[in-house]
Amino acid sequence: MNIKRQLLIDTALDLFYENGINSIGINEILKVSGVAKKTLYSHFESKEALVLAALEQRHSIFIEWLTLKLQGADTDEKVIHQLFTGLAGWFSDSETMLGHFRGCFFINSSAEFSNPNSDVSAFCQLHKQRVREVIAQHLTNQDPLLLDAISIMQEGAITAAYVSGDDSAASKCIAVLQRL
Amino acid sequence: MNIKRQLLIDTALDLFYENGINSIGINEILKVSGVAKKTLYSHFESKEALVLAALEQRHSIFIEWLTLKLQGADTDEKVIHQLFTGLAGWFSDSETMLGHFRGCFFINSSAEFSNPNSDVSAFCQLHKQRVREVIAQHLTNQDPLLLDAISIMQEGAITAAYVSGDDSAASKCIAVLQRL
DNA sequence: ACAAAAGGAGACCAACTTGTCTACCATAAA
DNA sequence: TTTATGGTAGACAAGTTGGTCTCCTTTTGT
Repeated sequence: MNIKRQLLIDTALDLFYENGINSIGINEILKVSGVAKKTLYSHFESKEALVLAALEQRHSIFIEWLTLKLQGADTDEKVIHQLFTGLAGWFSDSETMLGHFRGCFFINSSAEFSNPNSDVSAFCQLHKQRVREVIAQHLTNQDPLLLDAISIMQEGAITAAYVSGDDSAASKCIAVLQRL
Repeated sequence: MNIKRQLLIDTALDLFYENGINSIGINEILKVSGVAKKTLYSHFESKEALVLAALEQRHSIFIEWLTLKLQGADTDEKVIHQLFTGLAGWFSDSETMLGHFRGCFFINSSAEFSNPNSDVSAFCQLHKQRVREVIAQHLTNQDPLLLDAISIMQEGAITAAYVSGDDSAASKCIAVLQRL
């Protein structure tokens, strides 16, 4: 992987996630990364291509993080506990792999890109599907209801933590899911 | 309420919700509404003021809609059923009060405005709190866990419906909540 | 050493952004 | 009729946007 290309993606991801894709222009990315505009366009054909690269990188990081969090979870109780404890850590900025919590980059990006047929929307949807699959792999109970519950509550917890500033969204989910 | 002011808010809300606040400039709002720029700035001191007015209007509509949906719900089972059936209708564009489903305007706006201290973020948080309170008013079970579960799942269902395109997010929530 | 590739600084471009202001028109009230 | 209020079309301004391009330097490969 080319060093300049990687630097651009890293910078773009940081800035896009922290501020919003439409709130950061490419000139800001150039300024922060120290890369020339010509170099940017030699690596990416457009801003959107850079956005997609940033989304892909974030996706990889998130799936890696999630996989680590669910490692060794051999009962459904452990899956739930490890997953939501991990999320709680993310919400409080203590998961260094994920950095400062600013909601979910994929939810945020879907909000900013209204066309459901766009590559961005499609990628965000794919990401959510993959997350669901990773969780499913660790569940022993084959009842789809449990996976649905976990999946939906995970999304709800992210929004509660970000929009409502709810510090205990994740632990509430644990309490609820233990009731099932 | 002044006719032109209302027209501007209506137009802004439609366009902002459908496309994103940062994707619609005031010139587009003027074009669609047929109002002059000077008139816009005589009623609103800035674009952000117009944004806040649009958020407030959406909030009023949503609370009114939710109140209607929960009318007559005198058991917790009914609350759950009526709430999530209403949401399902929204997700499939059949709730005319709410219009075309494009996720949650408040989640979307929070995504676009990254500063947690902004008036926009504060209003979105307030909205979520009010929604929670309306739901709470109808619940007879005083266990906070039920309210938490409903509240978080409602948020999760919105994201699942919008980002993941999950047509049955709302009915999944009903199934899960009936297990509690 | 030479050539090709990669990269830099930054000018240039057309379009767009938010907000201010001019000159004028229409309507309502006194 | 006159005055006050509300509104219109659109010019103006400074700045930003994403993208193209020129001239030059640095790095890499042969």
